[in-house]
Amino acid sequence: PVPPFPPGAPRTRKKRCPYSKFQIRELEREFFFNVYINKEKRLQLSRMLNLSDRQVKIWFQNRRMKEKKLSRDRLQYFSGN
Amino acid sequence: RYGTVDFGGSARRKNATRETTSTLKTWLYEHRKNPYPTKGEKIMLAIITKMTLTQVSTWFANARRRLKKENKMTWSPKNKAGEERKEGTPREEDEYSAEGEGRAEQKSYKEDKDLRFSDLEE
DNA sequence: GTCATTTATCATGC
DNA sequence: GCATGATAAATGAC
Repeated sequence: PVPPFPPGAPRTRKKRCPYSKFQIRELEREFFFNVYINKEKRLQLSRMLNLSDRQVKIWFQNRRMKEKKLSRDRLQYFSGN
Repeated sequence: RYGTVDFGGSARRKNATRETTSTLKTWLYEHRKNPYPTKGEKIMLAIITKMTLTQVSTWFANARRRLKKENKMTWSPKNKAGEERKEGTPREEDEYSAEGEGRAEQKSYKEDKDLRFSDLEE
């Protein structure tokens, strides 16, 4: 996560910055086609949205977890399980 | 307009009842040395408090962050079960300080007053 | 890869 | 007006 030169290895955790509507829309669009994104499209998408490859990769991971949670919530919405 | 983060289904959030917070706070206090409930423990707490597993996890995450932020609670980072700390950690007499044998008077959270099953939203 | 977790925001209740 | 629950980025274990 430390971009260029880590002098002493002060790995500063990247500050969380919410993505813009445009970025979200493009990411969601690609997510609709593939829940899993290729490396090519990932690079391509990251350049288009001014995000790092890692950010796009992590976004898809979190997005899949979100989808799973939505499914669970919908299931337990009725039966008391 | 600011696109609300994501209101697709969550919608209105409801505050937990005093019983719920009391139960969770008690568990958190009794396990202040390792305030990370296992999945099984979370399920148990979820059943007791009539919450979902996600809600219990969220509650603990928020509680830990909040207490840590206010220096109200300290625990060993990454303390798996079975690890006993014996090093001379500086005695910080915080309200929730996790001293090993420090027998603090158990301040029972007795906020039992209302007992209503208003968990079913809608 | 999943998944629990942390961190900062967001949104709502009161 | 803050306290509090829920969500969105980001990390790390495995």
